[in-house]
Amino acid sequence: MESSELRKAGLKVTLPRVKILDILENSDSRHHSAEDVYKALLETGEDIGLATVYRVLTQFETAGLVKRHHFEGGQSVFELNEGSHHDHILCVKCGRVDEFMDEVIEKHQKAIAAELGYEMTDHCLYMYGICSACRDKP
Amino acid sequence: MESSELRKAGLKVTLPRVKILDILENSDSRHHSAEDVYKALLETGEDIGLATVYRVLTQFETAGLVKRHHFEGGQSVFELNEGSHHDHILCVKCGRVDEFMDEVIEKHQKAIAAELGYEMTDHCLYMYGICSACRDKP
DNA sequence: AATAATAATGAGAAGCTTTTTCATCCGCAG
DNA sequence: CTGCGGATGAAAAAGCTTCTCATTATTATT
Repeated sequence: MESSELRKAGLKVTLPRVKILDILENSDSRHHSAEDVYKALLETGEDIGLATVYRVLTQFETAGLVKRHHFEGGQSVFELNEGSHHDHILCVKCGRVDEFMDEVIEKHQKAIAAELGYEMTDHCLYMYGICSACRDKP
Repeated sequence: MESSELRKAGLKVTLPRVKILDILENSDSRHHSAEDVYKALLETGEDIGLATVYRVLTQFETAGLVKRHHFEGGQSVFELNEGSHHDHILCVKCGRVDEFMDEVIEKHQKAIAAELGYEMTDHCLYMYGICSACRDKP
């Protein structure tokens, strides 16, 4: 139930927050721009403003419910934070996104950060390419 | 000499392009936002518009003279493309940027892309943290 | 249940970064 | 030197995101 997750995160249970969390949880794609979420809300007949969508997504991010990504293209992309870290590879033709995790890469990253004197707070690895489906068609 | 680099890149040798390339090459920091470049131009007394700075930087990117990065914070950051790939670690307090390269990470990335069926076109790894200098002060 | 205090929302304006438009200007080939 | 085509500057426009503020909804408390 969405309301308990919201309460756990210290957020009041309001209709916009419940609906937005619902879209993030019950949607085939895991990665959404604010615009995507806004359009999805309109489709379900909810009259929620774009400003509220941004506000709520930012609150979710602060509360740790959601992760924000900065893929190429300028706009932020949001994804439910299911706890486990992973990285992303994106198709530059169709926008497909795949996720992966590699222990060796993670370990090397930690070592490099330490070596350079940084206390790491976050890290992300983005790969861009052409997926097999797009390579098959002209 | 800047003019020959520009000609080699198929670009006309104009004052704005020469000046901007000069700033990118002869500056203590390697990473510049468009705004940074614009301000640096103003300081040297050049009256070059911000629109031109963006235009020129984009042309440089297309010509392969420059790499564009999307660090957190919204604005694009440009860096001379000296040929060799490297990744970045940034201090979230002071903005310091360090560069590094790790063969093992690179190799694993290639392998993962292939495994997932992608023909890789680009990849970038950003780490964020607090540098040692910032950790020493409150 | 009703109430009061407080926080959340919607609509539009505003803020930033980046791109586009268009009249003018400049680099370069002839 | 001259003329063409590309390049430039200024301002407007475009895209994404945040802010403002009056209104509304939520929650803890009667």
